[in-house]
Amino acid sequence: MTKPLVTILDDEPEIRNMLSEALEEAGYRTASFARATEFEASLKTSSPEVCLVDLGLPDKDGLALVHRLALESGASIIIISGRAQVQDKITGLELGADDYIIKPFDPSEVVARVRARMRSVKPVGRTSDTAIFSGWTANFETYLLIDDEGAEVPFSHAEGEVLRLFLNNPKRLISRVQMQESLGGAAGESFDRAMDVRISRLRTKLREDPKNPQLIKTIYGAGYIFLGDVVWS
Amino acid sequence: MTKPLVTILDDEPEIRNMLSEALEEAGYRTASFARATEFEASLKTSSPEVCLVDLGLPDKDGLALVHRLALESGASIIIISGRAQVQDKITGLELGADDYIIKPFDPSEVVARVRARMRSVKPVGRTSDTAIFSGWTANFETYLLIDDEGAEVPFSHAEGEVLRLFLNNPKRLISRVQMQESLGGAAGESFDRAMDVRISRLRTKLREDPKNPQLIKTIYGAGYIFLGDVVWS
DNA sequence: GGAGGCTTGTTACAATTCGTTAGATTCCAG
DNA sequence: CTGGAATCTAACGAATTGTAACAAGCCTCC
Repeated sequence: MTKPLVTILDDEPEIRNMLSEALEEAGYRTASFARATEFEASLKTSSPEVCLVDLGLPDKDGLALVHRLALESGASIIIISGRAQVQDKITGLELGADDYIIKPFDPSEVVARVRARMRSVKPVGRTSDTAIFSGWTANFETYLLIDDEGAEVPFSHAEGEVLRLFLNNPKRLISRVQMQESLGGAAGESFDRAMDVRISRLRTKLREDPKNPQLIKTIYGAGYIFLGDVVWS
Repeated sequence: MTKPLVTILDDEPEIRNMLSEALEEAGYRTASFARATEFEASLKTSSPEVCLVDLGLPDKDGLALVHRLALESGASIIIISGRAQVQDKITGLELGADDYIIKPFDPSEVVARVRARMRSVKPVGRTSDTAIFSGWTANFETYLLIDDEGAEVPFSHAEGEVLRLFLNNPKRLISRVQMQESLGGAAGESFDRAMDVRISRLRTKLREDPKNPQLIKTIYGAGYIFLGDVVWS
């Protein structure tokens, strides 16, 4: 089995070294980047399980990067930051980070937290733009679904969020709670029917038979499960 | 929709109050416990999304509890502890906790970290997906029963639970109590007729002759037994 | 500005699931 | 056989989910 990959994004060389050393010691593959642009380029070709991201980057807003990563990739995100204010932590976590570690840190704690993320991590997850599944090709750049005969069906941003969540977590039960939290929204509000409607609309576009959906199954009282073999490319 | 449930296990009343208040404000349901035994009892009847566990408990070893929780429940576990040593954190995370927060803490950070846990999709126990028995193929991914002529009969989640229990324990007596326990319901209530109904519905789908069931036999006064040679694949 | 189109949340009601109830049926001891 | 307990299942209803229809917000193009 190939070792799981952890990417490190930090502009300080010592920190990159310290982290990659500790993580490789612990049995992970690592890839380090000093700049956000290089890091983002790497996501086109590799899909890390966990990303360690320093917020104080020279060339880009770290929080925006975190947000995009959280929505589009299946990777777990751990923020590493010198800012220890509660509000900073909350903002980071709210934007989709899975954990927030304050500098200075002990490398072994980072390893332990990375390992904790690995346990619940989504196995696939790419930041790439197209996914192929069950006779469909979804393109998240053009927001088009293309069937096996080449017919194009456009989908909206909201539908895309749901679709991407499914495509990043195929054949897994996704509870409504997780879905709402992942797609940004407070818990337990009357908002909840919006979720159903999004799914209903997505089902229509995927030409699901309402009585007998093949791709998006409802598990009464539990959530949804996306069947279909997904290949990102 | 039912709000997601967060349980709080801490022996200090002020902390319980502070946390439950903040979490309910954020739209979650909470249940608080001062003792591990009460907490464990509650798990029989409810399944929280996230558990906040204080390690310094009077009546039980917190770390052992965390470990058991991590293995046996599907909940995410966040340790709350006064011990700030790196080694303590590592031990806690290694035993299966998903996060580790040090006292004193800001309630809103706890809320943010709870929300982060809600988002992550926990992998389910990867039991296999299809079983073949007595002319039927049960597919737990698609929730379909397929007979030897290829005809499809969908089954529901509740029916699937019963069916899976039978298929995992063929040719073995399963008492009513065992069945309820493993299907999560509280035992011994007058509610137990639900079990019968589930089985009745399952029998209908398996086209059992009510007078003379071949697959699901009732043992009067004892329970049920599933006959049939099961092959999982 | 405003008309028209698109997106998306909200509402209302329909459909489905599944526990509960209640009577019918079956089982077995006496 | 008979009575009482255990089990079966039709039918009802509460909770959950599906979706059509409406409305609000935001574009773009005149």
